[in-house]
Amino acid sequence: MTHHYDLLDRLRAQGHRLTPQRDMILLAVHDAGGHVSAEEVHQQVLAQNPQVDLSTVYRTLELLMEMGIVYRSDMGDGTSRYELAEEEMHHHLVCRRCGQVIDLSHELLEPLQERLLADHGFAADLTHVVFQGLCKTCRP
Amino acid sequence: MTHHYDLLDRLRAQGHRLTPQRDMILLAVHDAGGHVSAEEVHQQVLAQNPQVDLSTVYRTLELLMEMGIVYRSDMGDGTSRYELAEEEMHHHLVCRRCGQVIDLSHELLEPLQERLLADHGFAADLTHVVFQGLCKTCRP
DNA sequence: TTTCGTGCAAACCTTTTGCAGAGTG
DNA sequence: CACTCTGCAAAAGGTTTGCACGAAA
Repeated sequence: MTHHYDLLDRLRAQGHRLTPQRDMILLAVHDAGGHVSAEEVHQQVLAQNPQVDLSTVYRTLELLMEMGIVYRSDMGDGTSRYELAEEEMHHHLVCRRCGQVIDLSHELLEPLQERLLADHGFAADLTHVVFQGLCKTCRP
Repeated sequence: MTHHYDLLDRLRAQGHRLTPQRDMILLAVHDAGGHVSAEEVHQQVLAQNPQVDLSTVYRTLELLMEMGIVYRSDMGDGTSRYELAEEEMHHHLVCRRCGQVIDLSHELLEPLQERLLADHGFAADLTHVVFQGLCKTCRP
């Protein structure tokens, strides 16, 4: 697993400044280990420095997205979720009733990806796919 | 194709009142044929009756969702889209470069749907799936 | 007549933006 | 020192809610 220091180096390498806020925000996303909201990242950061503003979190997450360091996925609950791009590619099943999020290995989508390519010549971006539905316990 | 009158009957059958607003809103969703925003429904309704409020549109769409008459899907652009639940399933491949839209048969998604159910007990709503990617001609 | 539904206005929630001052390179 | 980044406050969407009036059954 990559340390977040290495990622911070990529910031500097691309001419961006390395600030304590960016350090804390990236570390928070790193430690969270998947699908965190901007608000959750903010709470995590506030524990260290109560001055950091939510807008800084948003601006930093956007920068990290542009650099390909984090992904954003929409879970359909009105808030965006962020996670490190370097983590193993996986997808999400979101229960529309209880909101539970189930991680899905990429392996299950590979046959589909191949058929889209074979049948339609279409290279689908199956990076972080989200499927809505009903989980085992919420299903009638 | 079901007429929206039949759907209005279901409203009454479940003890809800049949108002002109609900009639117009359901008809607007019916005629739109998929992927309409609340705002678009509202505009459509305003053409007939300029008094109808956006909140009425939201409240009605929520009611129709609870009754299973419409689906809501989050297209990731910050607005929810609504469509009649009864419409035929049609999936789309959208090229992120040229914008071309390729129709996708549901058949291709069925194996995936079955595996999600078998492996995770998850009943995915694969009603109107949209995959982003690169089409044959835009692919390097 | 009794309830439910509507219009209006305001609140809410997440995300974005303008700006002046602080901090990085 | 020059320029970026930050905190603050306010704005900007989309969506929800409280309330009193109006309409459906």
